[in-house]
Amino acid sequence: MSGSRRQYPFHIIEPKWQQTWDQQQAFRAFNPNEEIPANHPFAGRHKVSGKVSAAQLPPKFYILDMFPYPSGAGLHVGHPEGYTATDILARYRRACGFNVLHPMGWDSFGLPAEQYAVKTGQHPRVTTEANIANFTRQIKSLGFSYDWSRELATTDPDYFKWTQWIFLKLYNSWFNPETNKAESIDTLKFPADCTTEEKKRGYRDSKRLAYVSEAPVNWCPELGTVLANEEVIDGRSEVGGFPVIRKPMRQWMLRITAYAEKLLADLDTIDWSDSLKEMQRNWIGKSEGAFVDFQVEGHSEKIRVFTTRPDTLFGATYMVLAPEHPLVELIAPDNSIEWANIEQYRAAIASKSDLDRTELAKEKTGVFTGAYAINPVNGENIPIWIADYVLASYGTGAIMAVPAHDTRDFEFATKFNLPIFQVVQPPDPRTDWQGYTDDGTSVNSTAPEISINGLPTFEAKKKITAWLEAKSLGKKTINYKLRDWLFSRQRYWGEPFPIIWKNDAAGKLYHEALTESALPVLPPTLEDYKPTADGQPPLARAKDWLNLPDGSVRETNTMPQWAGSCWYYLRYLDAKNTDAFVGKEVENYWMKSGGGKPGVDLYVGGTEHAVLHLLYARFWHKVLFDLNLVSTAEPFFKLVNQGLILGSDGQKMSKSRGNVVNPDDVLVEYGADAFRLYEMFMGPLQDTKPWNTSGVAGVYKFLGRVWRLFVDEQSEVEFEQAETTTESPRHGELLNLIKLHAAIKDVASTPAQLKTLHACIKKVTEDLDGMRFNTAISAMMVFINDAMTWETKPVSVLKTFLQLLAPFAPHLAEELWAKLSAVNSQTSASLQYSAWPMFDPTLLVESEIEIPVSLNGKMRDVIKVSVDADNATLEALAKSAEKVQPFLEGKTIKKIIIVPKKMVNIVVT
RNA sequence: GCCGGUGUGGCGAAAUGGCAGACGCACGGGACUUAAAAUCCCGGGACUUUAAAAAGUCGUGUGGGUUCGAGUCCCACCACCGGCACCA
Repeated sequence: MSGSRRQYPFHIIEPKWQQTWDQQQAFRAFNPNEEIPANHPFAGRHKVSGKVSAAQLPPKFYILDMFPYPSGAGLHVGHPEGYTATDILARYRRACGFNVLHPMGWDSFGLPAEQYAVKTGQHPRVTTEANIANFTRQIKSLGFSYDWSRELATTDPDYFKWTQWIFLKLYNSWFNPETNKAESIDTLKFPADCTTEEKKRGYRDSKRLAYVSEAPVNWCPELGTVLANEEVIDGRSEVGGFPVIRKPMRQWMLRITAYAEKLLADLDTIDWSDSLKEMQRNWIGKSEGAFVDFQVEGHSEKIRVFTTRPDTLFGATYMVLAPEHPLVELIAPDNSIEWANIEQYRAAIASKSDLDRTELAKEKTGVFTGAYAINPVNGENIPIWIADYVLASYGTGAIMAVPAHDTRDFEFATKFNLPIFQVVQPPDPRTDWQGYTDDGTSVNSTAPEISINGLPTFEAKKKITAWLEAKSLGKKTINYKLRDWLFSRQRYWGEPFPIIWKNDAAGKLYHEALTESALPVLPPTLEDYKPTADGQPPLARAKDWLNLPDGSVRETNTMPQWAGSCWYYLRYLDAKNTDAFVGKEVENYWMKSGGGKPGVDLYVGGTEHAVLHLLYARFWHKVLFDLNLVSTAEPFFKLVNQGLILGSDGQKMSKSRGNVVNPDDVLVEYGADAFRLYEMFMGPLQDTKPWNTSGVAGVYKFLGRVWRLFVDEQSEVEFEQAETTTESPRHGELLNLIKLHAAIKDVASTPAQLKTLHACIKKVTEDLDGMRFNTAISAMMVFINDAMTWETKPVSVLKTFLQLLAPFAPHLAEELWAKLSAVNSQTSASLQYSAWPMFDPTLLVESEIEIPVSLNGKMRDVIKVSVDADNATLEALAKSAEKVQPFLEGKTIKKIIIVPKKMVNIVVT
């Protein structure tokens, strides 16, 4: 404390109620057919007890926080921002009569614990458990109403057993394009040429949703592991910012691309912010266009390109292949000067990291291959180049270059003196056609067999695509930026794959899944957590674990951190289930029942997961949905991103800036209720906003005013004296010394008091529905400012006010509620399960209102009128208003606009 | 470069197209106090006129527009934040 007196004894009140809630298990959410104790407040509120079916339970409401990675640094003021918002809503929904599911857990696999293990040899589990204990203490001290009986950690074998189980489902499924969904691999029909077991295996393995690939991957030497595309930002690792290079490696992939269309289309069915949906749309990156095949001059080979502008085919003056394109070797003339150039260029590209490539992106580079292709529309020979501005991984890895109407091709053609030929006329003739990339009208696009001259771009595309299809030269197609998900990591602290490797009769290596009964596959105990000397993942060090008696060898990669977070929201539903990842009836109740929204009703977390976690989780959910393992197509119906909290200097909080605020320090000085209130009072949840400690003092003072409204000052002084002479374990009892304020009486309330109260109920209720926490709090401040002036304070009014306050400042509200109960028997025993108050609109109606009068839109005076005054009365009063008169002199009234109950505007010349 | 978002007092922020700045912080004044802290009450957009009461002018990033009336709607621009970035 900074020497000043406490506003109220939160240091005793808060632990007292946290303990009480804990003992009562007050926030247990009950599953269908789960035993509900008759003495639980939920049973009292809903008149149910014992084992109750889903139909007899109240409607569900699932409010979810993104579970944290329990870092060694502990909680940060950014974490509780979202947690406070969801807790307020959970408490509010509980009061509204919902069966609220509000769980918390730990995304506990992760790099820091492993790096610490590499350095010190301490098992990551030890570090992880200590961090979880600290996070738990911090989160519990904030009084959140989580159902802790559902707590889970992704590192717990009882949990990751099912993560591995879901991986097996992916492994044992394929995406059937005919049914447009994932199915068991057993339904896969083999083509006629799959005659041997080996061929069948190869075909099956090429169709699985989890498959092995040898493609070049993002290798981060510093982290000693590969990374998914999404984890690489500007050629550096998202975690740590280390350089990433391309390296061919054998890796596990998940076929998320099969779901590209569903992931895109179903965004329209969920209630997420536009910006977030847009980020996902951009990431999926759908584009419609066509494949076109170009014959290579003097070869049997064809080059297939993808283009979104088939209408510009007549303007293709050269072609570009990605440097890694497999056709390069085949088409380049042997022993030519060109081949030397190609090899040199390829070597230069390969030695560059992705970072270098992006940094050097300004200047176009490339070399001529010496080969030519034939433009299928007009039979012209065009040179084939290679250049790194064409990406091997997008489309077909080859393009037709139309320099007149593509910015990149234009730059390249300008640099290398390649011809630039106009085929699109911009709508405005003054616009320069060179480098014009928008729609227009086709020109110079005529050949004996086909002409699109004069057609607008849209029509031209349609006509030429139809022609290409008819001639088997091309095909309408859709391309996505989305790539398959690189799913393996060369780490210790992650879920091991339930996969083993064997040799077939010919000595060829193949993989096989373990059976469900082999789960969970536990990671082995290690002395050293580093990768092996020959670059194998750390798991390869455990020889006993690695080699199985039958000669097969375990997979040594582990799953990425995203695996555990892909389905944790489902495990919460049925966290203790040992027979299934989630029980069917339970899943159906929480995800799909009754009047609720499909899926999680509200999911709150940071924007940093906009593409990674949220895309991956949606993908897994859709696979589980196709396999009839869950009952909704989408996991998260409504999603809200909380804004970033900055330091008081307006900068991002960071250790190096020294502007980090530790919630523990704030709690010691102001208490959890004030902390929660401030987090919400700062501004709209979604906004980025700076922390300001004197703002905490402001809401703390408000809670002090609430306290002083209720309690007798003299008795509080006695309490404080007793506190100094009593052992701290008995401090809870001392609270009984504090008496209610003498002005609080069990009497009827005045109309004015009721109006103040009901205005507050209305505002708080509507604001909670709209998640406008800051204005809800200001409404309660308005109530208190008014109530402070009342000579007599009716119990019933104060009681209702406490119900409004309870979601925001639950400890203080409980304590005062308990005190009120002593004088008013109607106050029910449990504030947390009391019914949310309804407001009565008739109480809010004013008999006389003030209406502004303006002249030519400028406010001049205010008139007092009866609420039902007719227009004639309003007009007369407005014209005769004192401050309006001077402005009317010498003017003619042209028009009078009257908006009943709102305003009067007089228009004069 | 492209996409999305945000610009309102000294600060955090409020305002279904209808009295801009609710509520809070900080600040100033008063009451209580020997004094301070705490608390309670009052006042604060800027400018001009006025001894004062009061009145007027201007004011929501900039410039236009729609409207009786614009912080709010439309067009153009500027600044900042977030995302994507050679995606054919």
